[in-house]
Amino acid sequence: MTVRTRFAPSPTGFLHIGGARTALFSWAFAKRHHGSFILRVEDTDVARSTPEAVQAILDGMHWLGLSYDEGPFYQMQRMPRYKEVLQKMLDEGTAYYCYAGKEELEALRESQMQQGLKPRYDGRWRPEAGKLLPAPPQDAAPVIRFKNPQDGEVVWDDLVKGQIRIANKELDDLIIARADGTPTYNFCVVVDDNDMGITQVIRGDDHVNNTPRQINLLQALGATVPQYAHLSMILGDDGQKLSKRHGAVSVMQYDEEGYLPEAVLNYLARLGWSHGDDEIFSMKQFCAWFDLDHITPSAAQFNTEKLKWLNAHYIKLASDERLVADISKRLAQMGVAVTALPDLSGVIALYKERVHTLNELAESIAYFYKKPEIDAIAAEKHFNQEIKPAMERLLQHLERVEWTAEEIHHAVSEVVAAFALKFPKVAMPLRVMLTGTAQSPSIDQVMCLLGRDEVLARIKAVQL
RNA sequence: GUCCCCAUCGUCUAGAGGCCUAGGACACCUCCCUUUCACGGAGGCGACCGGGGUUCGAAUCCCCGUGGGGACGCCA
Repeated sequence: MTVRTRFAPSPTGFLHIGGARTALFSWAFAKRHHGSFILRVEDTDVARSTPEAVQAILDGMHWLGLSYDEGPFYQMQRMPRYKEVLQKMLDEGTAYYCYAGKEELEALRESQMQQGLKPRYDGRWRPEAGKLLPAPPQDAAPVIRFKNPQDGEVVWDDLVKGQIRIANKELDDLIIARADGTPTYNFCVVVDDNDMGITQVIRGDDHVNNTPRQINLLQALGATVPQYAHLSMILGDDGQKLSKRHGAVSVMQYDEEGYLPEAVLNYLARLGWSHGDDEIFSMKQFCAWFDLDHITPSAAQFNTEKLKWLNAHYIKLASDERLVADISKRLAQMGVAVTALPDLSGVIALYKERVHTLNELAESIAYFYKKPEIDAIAAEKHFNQEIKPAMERLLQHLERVEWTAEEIHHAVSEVVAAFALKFPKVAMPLRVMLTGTAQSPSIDQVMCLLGRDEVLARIKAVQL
């Protein structure tokens, strides 16, 4: 059977890291088995769903390169189909009208909680052979409930967690259509998964409790039950649960912060899944290797340090053209205008092996296009009267030396030798004058890229 | 409260009864490279939640604790 997986977000916010991993795993599983990956937008909560959120999710998936073979399908556009199935269930007696109002149910829940019971619908409107139902109230619009089996248990072999069994006694007759007639989540999922021929449902851990209800629903419809794989959640860097008010960020924020999508993807792939000792791999390799057997059932804590390490790796691998395009944008956002010279490509090549994020890269090369502010501490440490003669001599050399890193290096060396100094004694103040800080790549290469005029100007601008 | 799930270095993980004196990666520490800072290279520190079983043998299987998480909506 052809594998068909789906990612089914509800558009009530951005695509966060947990959702992205769920999507990634579903996507990779489909790829691995040459199947189809379907995107379905679960927007039946009209009050909370927004078109902006739909767009944010689409943007996030696009940035990560998680393309879908079918969809996006929108549940709100499938109403006629849901109504049809609802009617069928009513006709077949697997669903029934319930007139219990919200306040009535609220009171029921409360009393059950007080008795230490699990709050459940007590089946007061559930039709049963020989049972006398109350007369339906005139003015109240009923909800539709699913007639859940009362005995036995639901068992499934979760592809991640192993066999899970839940007694039907623990379940109640869930509402599948609201008083206004709109269907609810569990019902829509079941109809859609069935209609779309989903073979493996790969989703978050928080749906484990919905699974037995969905299996019962599926069976009531005479549908095939798919396989389920429940992924554990991702915790924040601090080990705390990610939530809107704590730590949850859009995947697009990683873009803003200077992470490459392949780094985020590689990191996410390795979070909760493993392939022996492999740490760094492409999506192509991932898709060839991915399986559900090597997913950890326990929750994983996010580790930004490791993401940075991967990001540094992928920055080193990135082509200069790609980095030039990206870094130009970031510099522009910082208000730094990139000029033809110094050559941005050369500057990036000099720095790309030293940084962990693209923002760090942009920030560390800004001084090539904008006079740096001299770091006071560095200046105090390296600027002094005794190097003045050496600097003056160096200036003379630099006026006429052939402008290559090698020749510049010779010039500095000559001055160092002439004044019987150690190399850093000259190189350090030079570095501070030119870059503003005491850390930079090889100073002769920096000078070479900066250009003779700018180098001379920056040295002359400093009062020792 | 009830039900469900989870448990190996600080973190991500390898581990399917003997290959485990528990392996790799990030981080951290030391050294090397060096023109500063990085990068890179070589080392080091560091874990099987506790208790009972089963077995010749358990990180691996079972039970009980403990701890963590999730779910109990006319949300998804």
